[in-house]
Order: sequence, then C-alpha cells, then structure tokens
Amino acid sequence: VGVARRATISDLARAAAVSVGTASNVLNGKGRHAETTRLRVIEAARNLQFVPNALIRSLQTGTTNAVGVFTWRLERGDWHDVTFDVLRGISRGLAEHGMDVLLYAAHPHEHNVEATYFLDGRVDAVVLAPGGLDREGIEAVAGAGVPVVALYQSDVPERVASVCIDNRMGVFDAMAHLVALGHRRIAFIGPTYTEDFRERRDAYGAGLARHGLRFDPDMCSAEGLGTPDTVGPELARLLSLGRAPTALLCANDGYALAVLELLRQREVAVPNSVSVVGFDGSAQALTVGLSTVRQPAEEVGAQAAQYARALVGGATLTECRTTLPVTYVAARTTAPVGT
Amino acid sequence: VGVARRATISDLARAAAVSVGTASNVLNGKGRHAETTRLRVIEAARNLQFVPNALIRSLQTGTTNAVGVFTWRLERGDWHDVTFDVLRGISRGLAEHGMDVLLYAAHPHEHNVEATYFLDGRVDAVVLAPGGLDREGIEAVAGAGVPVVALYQSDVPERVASVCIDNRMGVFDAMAHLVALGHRRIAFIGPTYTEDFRERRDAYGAGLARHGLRFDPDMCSAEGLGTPDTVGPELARLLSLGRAPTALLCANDGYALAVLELLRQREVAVPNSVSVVGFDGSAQALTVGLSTVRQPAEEVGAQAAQYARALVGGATLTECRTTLPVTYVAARTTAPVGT
DNA sequence: TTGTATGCGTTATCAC
DNA sequence: GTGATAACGCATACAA
Repeated sequence: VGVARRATISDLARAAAVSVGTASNVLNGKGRHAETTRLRVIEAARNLQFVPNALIRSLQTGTTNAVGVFTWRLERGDWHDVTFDVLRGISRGLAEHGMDVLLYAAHPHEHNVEATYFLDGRVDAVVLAPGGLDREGIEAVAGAGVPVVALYQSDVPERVASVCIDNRMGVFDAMAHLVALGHRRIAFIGPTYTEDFRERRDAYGAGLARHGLRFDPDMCSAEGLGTPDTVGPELARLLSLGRAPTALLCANDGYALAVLELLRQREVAVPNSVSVVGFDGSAQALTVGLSTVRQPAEEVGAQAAQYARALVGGATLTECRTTLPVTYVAARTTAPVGT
Repeated sequence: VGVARRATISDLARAAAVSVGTASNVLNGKGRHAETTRLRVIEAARNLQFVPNALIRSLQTGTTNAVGVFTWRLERGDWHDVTFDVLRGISRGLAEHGMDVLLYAAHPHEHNVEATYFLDGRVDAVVLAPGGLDREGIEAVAGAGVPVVALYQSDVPERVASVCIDNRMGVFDAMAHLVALGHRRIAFIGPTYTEDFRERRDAYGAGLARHGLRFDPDMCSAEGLGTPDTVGPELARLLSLGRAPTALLCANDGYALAVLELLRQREVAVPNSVSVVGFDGSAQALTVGLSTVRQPAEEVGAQAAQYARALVGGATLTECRTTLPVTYVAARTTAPVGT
C-alpha cells in the first residue's frame, strides 16, 4: 500500500509561491486575484494532485455535505421490500446537489441503534427508517440540532420532517377492485408491527364497511403474525374456514409472495380459485405479475432528501411533512370471483 | 431546528474538574486513572451528553472508520441484480467492526466518477463496483495510499484487492444440466460490456466444446446487445431460426426474466417448449422459480469488507484476491427437451 | 491583491 | 495519575 502522504494546502502554497490564505481563496473562488497568481495556484494544484481534506473542510465550514441514512436492515424480502428503492431515491436526490450518503451500519442482533450515532458531526442531517430509533431517540437527535426526516412514520415530534404514503387510499382502491370483481369474502393477512401495517389493516376494516361488508375476525390476521416465512399456518387456517375467503389482501408484497408460493404448493389456482393482492409494488411483485398497490418508494426517498436539504439550509418548515399517493395496479393474481 | 451547541471535551473537562488530556484518556480507556477521577469524567459526559466530534477525531487518529462504496447505480433490475446483496454484505462485514459505509452518490448521466472523490480523507478504503472508475482511476486512488477493493474485476493493478465469482463454473454447471436434459441447441443471450458478461459468454463457448457441441454464431448474441428491456428482437431472431434453440442460457437474471416475460406474451411454454436459465440468483429469480446460477453476492460484499479492513490494517497482502464459487440451482424453467 | 494569524476539538507527547 | 501543549489542515478575518 502506497504511503504517499497527500499534499496539503501548505505544500500547494509553497509550490505556487503564495500564502495558504491566497491558495485557499483561489481554490474556493473567493476574493479577486491576479490572473498569474490564480494560474500558478491552479497549476500547482494539478501537479500536486491536491485534494482538500474533506474532514477539516467540514470542520471549518460547519457542513459535511453528507446525510446519514439509517435503514433498519438491508434484508432481502423482509418487512420492507422497497428499502433499496427508497435508498436510491435518497441517494439520487442528494447527488443532484453533490451530497453523499453515510449509511449507518445497523444489523439485527448485532447492534442497537443509538441516537449518539448521528451526533458525532459526520452528517448534516439524518433520514430514519422506522423501527430503529424510538420517539425518545428521535427527539434526542433533533434536539441536538441535527435535522431529522422520518420515513413511514407520521407520529413524530414537532420539528421532525416525515414522508409517508397513503396506505388507506391503496387499500381502498384494491378493495374496490376486488368488490367490483364480485368478491365478498375478502381476508386480510398481515402483521401489525409497523405503522404502515397497522394503517393497512385498519383501512381494511374501514374498506369492508364502505362496501357494506361485515368485519369477521376470522378473516383478519391476529396481532401475533410474524414474518412472511411463517405465514403458512395463517393461510391454512383461512383456507379451512367454512366459508373460505375468495380474495386475500396482504399487508405487503412479501406476505403476498409467500402466500402465492404456498398456494402453488397446495395447487390452489390463482387467480381462478382465489385472488391475491399485495402492497408496495416491489420488484418481485412486478416480475410475477402480482396485483398490488404500488408505492412511490423512490419518490419517498427523493422527498426525504429534499426535506433534509431544506432543513439543513435552515428552512424552518413547520410543514415539512407529506403523504404521497399510491397506485393500485391490477395484474395477474386477481380475477372475478368463481371463475 | 435547535441550535444547541454540542458539548466539547473542554466543557467536559471543566465540568469534571480535570484536564482535557485526562478526559480524553479516560473516555478512550488509555492509561491508568484514579477511580474517582474516572467516575467524575463518565458522570460529566453523561450529564453533558458528550459525543466526541468524529471529524476531528479522525483528523487526529488518521482513521475514519468508514469505507467508501461506489456502486455504479442502484438501479432496479439493470445490469446487476445483486447490487444490494453486495451492499448488504459490505455493510454487515463492516458493522461487525464498528465501521460504516459512505455511499458515494453516482447516478448515470448526472455525474462522472473521479478518483478524487475517494481522496478527500473521508474514508479509510474504497470498494469499487465495475464500470465506475477505469484502470487509470483505480491506480490513482490506490497510488494515493487509499486501499482499493475491486468487485467483479480480476484485471486490476498490483496492489488492488479483488473479489470475483467463478462465472466459468456457473456456466459449465448450467450447461451440464441442460445437456443432461437432452438439450443440444443451446443459445446464449447476453451483452459483453462487463467482465462477468464476457466471461460467461466465453464459458458458453467452452462449454459447448466440452460436450462436443458445435459453436453456432447464430445461437449467440452479438456484441451490440443492450439492456434487458431491448432483448425482444434478439429473442425473436433466435425463435425464427430454422433450427431454433431448445434452451436459452442468459447472461444474467435480468435478461432471463425479460425473456420469460416475452415468451409468456408469445405464449411459448416454459419449460415445456423451451428451457430458460439465468445467472446471479436475484430475488426475482428465486421468486419466479427461474433456474439460475446463484452467486454468493452477500459473501462477495463481506469478503470485500474484510479485505478493506485488512488493507487498512496495513496487511500488505499481495494475495488479497479471491474468486468465489457459485451454485447452479435448477428450478421450474428447465425441463427435458421436447416435453 | 496578498500574507499572517487564529481557531476549530481532539489525540498524542511529554513533563510533572 | 494528571496536566499542559503541540499538532492535525483548512478557512476566515484582518493586517499589510
């Protein structure tokens, strides 16, 4: 490994026969300078391959040009299928303004997330996916003067920005479609351990009422449902009901895909025997033609990036919150009842 | 936004009635200290919610505890379906040692990647996905004393680490399976714009020879093939051949999935009329039951993380290179010929 | 227009 | 065991 000490601005100044102050000013385009001086500095910088130390620069300017991003996990197919789409949105939204992402390492059972992670001055703001920091932790970060953008959480402290999606709208649209297809026995499969999941389940209840359908506890997952890979017993229970559901509304694509796989193993025809609907519009969902509610995950990230920048810029937006619309897209896992 | 100035170590030292040096030592567990002193410092740190400034800390210690990761894009379903798996592997491998990931923002048509990105002192090492930095750029980074780990590139400068996968093995295994199923007319669909793609295509040629099959240029994509969404004409061409292929070996899952979708639209039965094989083992591939070669993407990332740490630690491994094995997994898109 | 001096917050090196 | 002080590399305010 080469140990070539990188050139500092003093090296540069010496080489260009100017003072460090002048060198700094020229490089940052501040003040006026004799053309010859300017050229000498530029030339020397090229020769020395001078790259200013970002750390010290940040220390000086008070800005790091980086946003911390915490995503609870980068798991594949777990509770949140669109994590990476969100990440891309954030990254892109920041890239347009020359900012980078500091991805905080946090993996289950390995580290607890602490507010202090985000207070060491490395980032100008943080974007938080749900599940990592509790309300107290969020308060601590925001209270320390680090702007916070919360994702998929509407119940956040006063000064915290948030970007959510319209779960209610998505569920309503999906249910309207199912009802239009003649479905009356619509079941809901999903857990309750995030705000999104809870909203979707609540919307399911409200959706039934909208169409004059009765809520049947048997047709709705109880609190304890785990991750998609443990959905087997729940599905078995539903299928064994006297009046089994003709449509399965799932809390997200992960559950829907797990359900599809189980149905395939049981040789239950989809969508002919039973319709299945997901939520999120994950890549896998699109690939298999799952009818699902597409959420604008990349936009969620982009919006978060914009809020982060705005807050850093001092914009004391009291209203830096938004709920983005979703789009139900019928594909190949929904059909008229009894076909 | 709160502007609460964060407590510095001098504040802490004053509060604890010790010198900054002692405070620093206590916090970092260096040297021996009277128990009372230690407790005073700890207590004061708690009260003041002291968090050391990571920038200055890095300035002092010369280490940032962060690794820069450059992934050409975070695109969905583009050339590299496993980007996120790799990212997870890197993140995880670093997290175990308390290190974070600085994700460099680089999106197509928005920014060119320059070696200087990685030379501003923000990271201890960098991991580079292919396509971003050319050989000269990599040399520049490594030459400046920043350890580099290249992914999916074996042709790298002397001091650069690299993590690759055994493309040849994967293609051979897949072809052996196809041949065992009775296939003789096996076509290859894929581009050549990455080393992996080229290796896979070359292995296809070698694989044919292995089984005593003749290489037919008509059965192999020409150089110019674009992204998966433009694979239509190529597939049409293959299907219209006098002796059309009975099996399609695709350069990666993205192409394979695109092919599957097109075949579905054309109502060509898979695997009964034609078998399809992908490469990479992406989430989508697993979901649809694509027969594919699974590459250990997360391990690739984890290995890269380990190399990065080793190089940072001064380990002058001349041999910090590896080629990880892959596993062909037959699923639901391959069947005996003519069924 | 250019140069000089100060300070950022921390760690490391040395006296005490 | 503890404390003073230098040094890290840069931007900035101010003097020349």
